[in-house]
Amino acid sequence: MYHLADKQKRLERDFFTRDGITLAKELLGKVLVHETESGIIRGVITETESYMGEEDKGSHTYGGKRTSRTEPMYHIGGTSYIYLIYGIYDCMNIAAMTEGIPQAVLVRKVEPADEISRICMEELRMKRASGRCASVAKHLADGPGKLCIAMGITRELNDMDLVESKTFYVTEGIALQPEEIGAGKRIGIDYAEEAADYLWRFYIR
DNA sequence: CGGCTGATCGTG
DNA sequence: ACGATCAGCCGA
Repeated sequence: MYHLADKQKRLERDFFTRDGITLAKELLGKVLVHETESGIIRGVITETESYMGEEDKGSHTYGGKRTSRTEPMYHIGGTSYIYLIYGIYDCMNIAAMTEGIPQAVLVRKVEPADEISRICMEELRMKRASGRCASVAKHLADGPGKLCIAMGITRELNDMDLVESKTFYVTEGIALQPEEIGAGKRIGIDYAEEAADYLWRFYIR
C-alpha cells in the first residue's frame, strides 16, 4: 500500500509535453483520478509502456498512420487516447510531446490509492464480470483492460485533455528513486520485429 | 508461475 | 481479417 500526501497537486501541461519514454517513467507513482457518479476513483500507476511515434513498429501510428482512431496520439501531451482492443476491452493511453508528434504512454497497471477507490474498483469489476469472479480482488487493475474497467474508463473519455478536465486527471502521488524503476519488453507486440525487444515497459520494483 | 484458448467488434 | 487483453484451466 502506498502512502500519499494529503494535498495532491494536479499535474500540469509541462509534465506531459515530454518524450514518451521520460513520461512513461515519470508517470510511475503518480495517481490517475476519475471522478465518477459513484465516487472518486484514484489509482497509483505502477506499470507503463512507451509508444514512440511513426518510427515505432509497435505503435498504432507506425508509418505515419494518422486516422480518426489514432488522432488523439497526435494531440498535445496530456490528451487521452482510449481504444478498443480485441473487441472487448478498452486501453488507456496518455499522449506525450506536442501536437503532431504521436508518442504516448499506455497505462498498464494501477493499485487503488485508498480504501474508497478499492471498493469502487471491486464493484465495477464484479459488475462487468456479471457474477462471481474469484480473481477480481487479487487482480483488481493489473492490466490495461482490467484497469479501465476498474476505473470506469471507456472510449467516451477518448481525446480528453487531462490537464483541463474537472473529472479525469493525474496528481503527483509518490516520489520514486531511479533504482525503484524496472524495465522490460513491451507486451503483446510480437509482430513488431526488432521493436518488440526494446525495453520500453516500465514498472515499480 | 508459464502456456494455452475462446470471446468479440471497431477499424481500415 | 485482425488485434498494445482477460479469465479459466491445465501442469509443474
